[in-house]
Amino acid sequence: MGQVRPLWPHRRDPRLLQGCKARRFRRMAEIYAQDDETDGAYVLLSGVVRSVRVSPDGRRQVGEFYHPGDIFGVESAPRRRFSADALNACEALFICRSRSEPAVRELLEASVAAELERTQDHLLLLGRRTARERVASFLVDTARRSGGTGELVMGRQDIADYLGLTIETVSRMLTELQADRVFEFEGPRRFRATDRVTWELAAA
Amino acid sequence: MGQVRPLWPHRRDPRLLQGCKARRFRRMAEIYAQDDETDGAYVLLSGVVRSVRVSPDGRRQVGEFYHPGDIFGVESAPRRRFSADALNACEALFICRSRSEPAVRELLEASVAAELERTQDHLLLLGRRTARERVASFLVDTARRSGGTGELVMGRQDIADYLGLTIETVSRMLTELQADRVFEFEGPRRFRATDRVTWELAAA
DNA sequence: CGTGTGATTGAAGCCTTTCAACGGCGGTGG
DNA sequence: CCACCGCCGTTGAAAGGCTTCAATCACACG
Repeated sequence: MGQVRPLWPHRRDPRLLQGCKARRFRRMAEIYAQDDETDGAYVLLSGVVRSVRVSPDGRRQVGEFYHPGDIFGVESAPRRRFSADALNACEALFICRSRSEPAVRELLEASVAAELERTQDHLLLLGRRTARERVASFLVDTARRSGGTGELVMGRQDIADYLGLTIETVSRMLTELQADRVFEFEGPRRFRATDRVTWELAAA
Repeated sequence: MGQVRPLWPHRRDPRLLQGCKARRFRRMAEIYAQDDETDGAYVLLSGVVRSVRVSPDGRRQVGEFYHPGDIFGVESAPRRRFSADALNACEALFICRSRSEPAVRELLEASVAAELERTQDHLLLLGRRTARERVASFLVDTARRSGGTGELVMGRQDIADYLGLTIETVSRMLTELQADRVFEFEGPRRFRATDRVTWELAAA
């Protein structure tokens, strides 16, 4: 599920994002809030960012977890539909909305397309997969996108709100997958996939 | 949930899509298949189109139902991630992928952004709402997007695969909403919302 | 060493699914 | 014209999976 992360265009051509200011955020800092004015997008250089949406009645949905190299905050609406927070210390390049160089616009367009594809994949996950499958593919996806560090920067509640489950179910599935030796854990936030993961996600 | 349909740019400026060929499809005709080469997008003029994705293990997810005025089939990947079928007799303008006029590209970009927003809304629906809420907001959304005709062109299975439910649950929720006078039905495919729908979707 | 937060575990309940049967309607063919 | 058949939708009963409510555990921090 999901596809390989696009190459980092700003790494291949450093001139591309010249003039973009690097911003630094502390752990738990809010990068922008829901309903804020959409002022631009970010290229995440380090750290992990989570985007969140809360519906009027309080139901919470985590939109995505962003890892270094990802672009987040590209929105066409004038106001933010999601908020974004730094899960740990983060550094990100800010791309002002007004920038109109063709190369920059292409970069942003590509990232919207990538976000759409990820979201569509997520749709299938939420609509048609069991709790166990959701948690398993979340772990695999996280391992891949985080560069294989195997660290869960986000808490159980965030995972639950990302997968459309409760915190308890996430916890249960984690211990179950661990008991079945699909993943191995060192403490609640460090994991490694075993070779059984292939079987586990055969259907995906 | 969802936002107002964007105005029809091609209606406001007929020259914009000059040279686009109109294509006609019969009821149940396949417009394109999953994994087909992505050759372009469509502006739906009449009829209703459904996009579908089937995972390797056979689980089915309806991506969206498109109504007249909607643009569908905009994908940046070289191959189609969803298939598209005409639910009834349809007419659509084909926008070839190679067209590069700024106005056309802007139109397509805007439609990707709109699709992303719809998909994100759908995510919250699938992740955090009950069966009853899903069916209710589906009906409201369909009424709005279909121009208030109140006709369900799609069958129960399609609705179920769109909402991440089973066909039986959809049916049960429909009769329940009908019993509670939130919607009134004339036959299984024609409905009208009553004033109680406001209460029903107060949380959304 | 107490406290507080995050994670896990247990038990009960509820919502959705599953499996099965029935009903309505339209098309087809005798 | 009507009987038959197949599809679609509805309904029922039982099972199951996830949630809810509650208690316990682990660990970092003051």
